[in-house]
Amino acid sequence: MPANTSHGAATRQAILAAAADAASVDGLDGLTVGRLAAELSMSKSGLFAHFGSKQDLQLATIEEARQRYVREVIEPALAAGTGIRRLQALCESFLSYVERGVFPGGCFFASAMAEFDAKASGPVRDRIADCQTQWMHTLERAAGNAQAAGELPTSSDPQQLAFELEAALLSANWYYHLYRDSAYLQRAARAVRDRLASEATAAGLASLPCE
Amino acid sequence: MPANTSHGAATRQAILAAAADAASVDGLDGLTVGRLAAELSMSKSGLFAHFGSKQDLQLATIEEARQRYVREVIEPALAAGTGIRRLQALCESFLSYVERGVFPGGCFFASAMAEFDAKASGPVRDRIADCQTQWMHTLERAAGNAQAAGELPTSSDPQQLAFELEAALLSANWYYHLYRDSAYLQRAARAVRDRLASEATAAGLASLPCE
DNA sequence: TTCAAATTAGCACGATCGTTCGTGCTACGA
DNA sequence: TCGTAGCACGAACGATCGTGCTAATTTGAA
Repeated sequence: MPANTSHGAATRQAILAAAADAASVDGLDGLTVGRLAAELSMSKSGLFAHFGSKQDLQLATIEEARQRYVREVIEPALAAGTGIRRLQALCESFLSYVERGVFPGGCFFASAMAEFDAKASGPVRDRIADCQTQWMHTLERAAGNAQAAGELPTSSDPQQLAFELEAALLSANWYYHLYRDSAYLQRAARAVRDRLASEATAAGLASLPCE
Repeated sequence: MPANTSHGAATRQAILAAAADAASVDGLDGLTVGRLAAELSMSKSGLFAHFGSKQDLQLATIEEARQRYVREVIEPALAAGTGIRRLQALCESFLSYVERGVFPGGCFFASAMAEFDAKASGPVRDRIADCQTQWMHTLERAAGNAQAAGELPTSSDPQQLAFELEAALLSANWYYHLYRDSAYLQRAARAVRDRLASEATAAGLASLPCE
């Protein structure tokens, strides 16, 4: 088999990579089979044959994006420490992922959540909500562990803390792309640092990487 | 003129009201002339005649949404006080506007910003960015005035504070609609209160409406 | 009551949407 | 060598997209 000829699975993977990139810009509904095929220099029908329907393509695209997110955001942060350090690492990892342009249109799941949050329920919307829940739980678990380790006071509310951190991250994503200005990423980083520093116990402050 | 017969301007207004509602759910690109006409029981061409192009319809829809936003969010808050009270009133007014369902798909401008932030520049994207800038400046001005009044310390950064408050508001909008759970509106309200209380001077604390 | 202007409907267009179908190519097992 | 399976292609389907034209209707003023 010639080196430049990809067998089916590799083609499918190439399609999904391009689909995830495109969907981060134009949305999952903005994805069209025709444009995607043109971008990949293949026929509409040839591309479509890999998926039974557009909805299947959307679901497969979400799965591809999820794996990219785990690889680029979560795994590096989990390796960076535990407790409050991990919590901060998760936030910084997210901001780095936005800045690196892992998806050209900004965080895939931020875009997808905004696109589907008001729409009627369906397989695609449900899957997006699942992914968002998983990420939120990752933050909440890190906050809970930091609390159990005494780095956050018992009076802390891990869910509330996770919500506020995530809020800064999401907004950084929006404004960074809307104004094409990385100052908003730094604003979010500062918000995260200040928020963690103000909530941490003395033990937590000692664990926090100083700048 | 019969009461149920609207002359041109009223028809146009009815179209724009429906368009703004629809766009908050399906996005400004998801808006289609055909569906909008069907919803209003009029012909595609009859509706289309009010606007020279779809882009003009989108721009007019944005203007309609902007006026609704000013009426429902900004004006009530401006009437509620000055300084740090106004800053808090703006935040609470926004959360109330989301909860009241002023737009059925959540904040129109949040949806529009998410939809267009990664797209290529154009009249529609530019107009959305303008509106977002105006709102952000409203928050920043309120924070600056509170600082000038001694309710916030001179060490405060009004832009940073506005960014963090807006982040909580935006995220509340997303999660409220994604999970259909008003708990997220309360989380944001709490984040706003805590953030203002922790930053305010003694004079500011005295001005803050206690719960 | 009549007329001109404004407003809406009807119809058609080219393009593109998601989707289906039949065909040819290429590689591998018998 | 032949047959078979997997993969991609081109053509075409009906539906809907945005957008023009023209005809019919409605409206406000003379």
